[in-house]
Amino acid sequence: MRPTVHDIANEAGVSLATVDRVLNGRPGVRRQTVEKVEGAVRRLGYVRDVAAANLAKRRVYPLVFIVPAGPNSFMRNLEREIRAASERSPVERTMIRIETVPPFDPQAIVAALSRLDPETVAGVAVVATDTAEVRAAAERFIEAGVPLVTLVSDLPGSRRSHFCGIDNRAAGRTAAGLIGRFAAGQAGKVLVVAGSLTLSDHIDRASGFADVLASEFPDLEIMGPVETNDDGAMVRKAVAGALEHQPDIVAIYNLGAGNRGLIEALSGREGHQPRVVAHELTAHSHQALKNGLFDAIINQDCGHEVRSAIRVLKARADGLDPVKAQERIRIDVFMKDNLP
Amino acid sequence: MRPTVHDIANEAGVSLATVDRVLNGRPGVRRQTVEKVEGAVRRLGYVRDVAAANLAKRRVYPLVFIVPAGPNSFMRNLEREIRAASERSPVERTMIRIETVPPFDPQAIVAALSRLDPETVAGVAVVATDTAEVRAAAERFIEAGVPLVTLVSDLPGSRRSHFCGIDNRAAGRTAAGLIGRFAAGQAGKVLVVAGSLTLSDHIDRASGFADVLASEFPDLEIMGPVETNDDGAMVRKAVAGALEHQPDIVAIYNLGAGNRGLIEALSGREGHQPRVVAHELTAHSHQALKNGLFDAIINQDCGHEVRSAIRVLKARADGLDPVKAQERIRIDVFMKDNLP
DNA sequence: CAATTCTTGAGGTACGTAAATCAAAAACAA
DNA sequence: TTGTTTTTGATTTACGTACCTCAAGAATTG
Repeated sequence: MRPTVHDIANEAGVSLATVDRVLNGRPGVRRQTVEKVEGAVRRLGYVRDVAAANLAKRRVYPLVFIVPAGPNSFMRNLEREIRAASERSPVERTMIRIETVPPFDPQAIVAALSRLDPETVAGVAVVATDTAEVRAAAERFIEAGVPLVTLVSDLPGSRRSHFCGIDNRAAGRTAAGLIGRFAAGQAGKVLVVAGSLTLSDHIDRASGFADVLASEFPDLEIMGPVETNDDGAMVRKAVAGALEHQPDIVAIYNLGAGNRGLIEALSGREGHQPRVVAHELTAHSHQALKNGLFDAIINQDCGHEVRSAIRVLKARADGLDPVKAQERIRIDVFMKDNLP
Repeated sequence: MRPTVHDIANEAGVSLATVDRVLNGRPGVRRQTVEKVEGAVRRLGYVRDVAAANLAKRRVYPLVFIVPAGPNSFMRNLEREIRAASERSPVERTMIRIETVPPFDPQAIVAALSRLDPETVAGVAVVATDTAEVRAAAERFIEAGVPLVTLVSDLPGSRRSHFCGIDNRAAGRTAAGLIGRFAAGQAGKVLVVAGSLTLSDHIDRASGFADVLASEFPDLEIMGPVETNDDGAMVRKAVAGALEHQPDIVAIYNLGAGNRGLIEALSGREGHQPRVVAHELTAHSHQALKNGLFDAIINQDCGHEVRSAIRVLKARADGLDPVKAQERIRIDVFMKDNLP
């Protein structure tokens, strides 16, 4: 049987009330006594029964998710997953609020964070734009002891509790490994299309991609990355223009959103098509994989990311460490052959 | 606030004791009254607070994992993950027992299952060999209301609660997609090496692979599958022999274990190497990826599988449905570029 | 009708923890 | 020393559920 607070009281030779004071950081206990209790905790290997504690505390976890608005399919899917997760709220004792903010606007994220009172929030998850102001706004929560996780896109310089997303350098490297092997000895250019280089996920993908291409596939040369703000129309224009003027483009890597534009630019064409690797499995990219326009899609399961964020925030709010291995989000590779 | 048993009693106009009798299926309640209570439950959307219930019941979940013994790295890793999970037992109220059985021996699985008393077990996870006897032995638990999940390899015909593993047809199809694209227009043979065709995972991989190769890459012809019982020495012999006598082997797909033998067979060779796709990231396959002997590894994260099995078994033991999307195990594709 | 069985209610205790009160004891200062 | 403050103990209630007992009421049987 695992030890209880009563066992701790016995072992330490103090009363239950004192154990409670120590365990919950309440004042009025001599340093000496604190150490007696902590010793007993260590000796018996006591771990607080979180379920019982939550029951007694009538604990709920008010969580806030900050996600970009706009037509981006991936983000809308993310929002859907957050709503789905919040439907399990009664069971999980969470109370989830979603704040949508204009995309690509660091100020909007800062404003949203500023509106939140760290006192009334148990945890924050934010799809971050990587700027100094955003990092500072995030830091305020961390200072106040409120766990904050980044979702999908990280804040590399900050002390956020956790990053709930894929390893984007590895994703970029994977894309390069695939394109390099698919191109199989051909020489030529690879067009790289990005959303915004203020997003750490896009930066990481681009740099991982460039690394592997340079070191392993020297016959392939990178064009770009072209910045499109994840806007379909801009993607279409950039790709169509490049394909027209550069006949030696053998492959395209779209590491941002706006796959719709990419599909449009490709679908009207005649002759040999470039190999295409893109990100995020949505209705459009699914279709493009199926009809052979895309060769592979690198995907992150945003349902997993959302659930992971919730688990991490809850654990951190209880002062526990999350199970690290469990919270690593995997990079999915989809081809026409293994579509779900 | 979510409703409690007290609210149900009020709403239904009965006493707490009666609500308790209905909710826990105790006898001595008129059908009419049962319906009143069930109506109230539905109207108020009552969900039992599992944490509080477990506290009151002093519930623990005695779980049994049945895994094959032997030198197979993947299985040893699986066992390690089960042990790691059982270290969190005090928090999760689980009590995990591991039964190792001789590999490729359906009788041994049947015997292990027979030794278990459904009365004293809250759930069973088994790495199954797909035979009628094993299915029958599993059925005994399902009949007794004890949840049983299959781990890594499924029992397709059975009524197991859940399969904690990857979609192996999709894995086989992915392998074919990769090999087909890597071979890029070459014609020739693809050697397929399997462990045992009594394992449903191997069957599924082989058939998924064959499907895609036939439909999308007609220039590639399958040799095999060769059955090796996941024995490294046999794999080595089979591969070395094939490579010697069939000069037009352009690729190898090892869908079973025994990568060590495959590496041995490949590493001494001169000249152009075949493209290689194998399964499971272990120390050996990691190394082989790194030095270019393997092109890609399809992996399943057995830590995820174990944790998923535990979640599903616990949920089912409480009469709850697991979160489906959460329990889908993903197919990882590793190349030299995105090794963890 | 009474005797019997079935059904329901009322109330209590327990699980492990949180949080509070009040009194007693100990430590400290003047 | 006395008075004051700090520290500790003892005890209680609560969280939501499970499970138990005992008694009373309702329905059924002969």
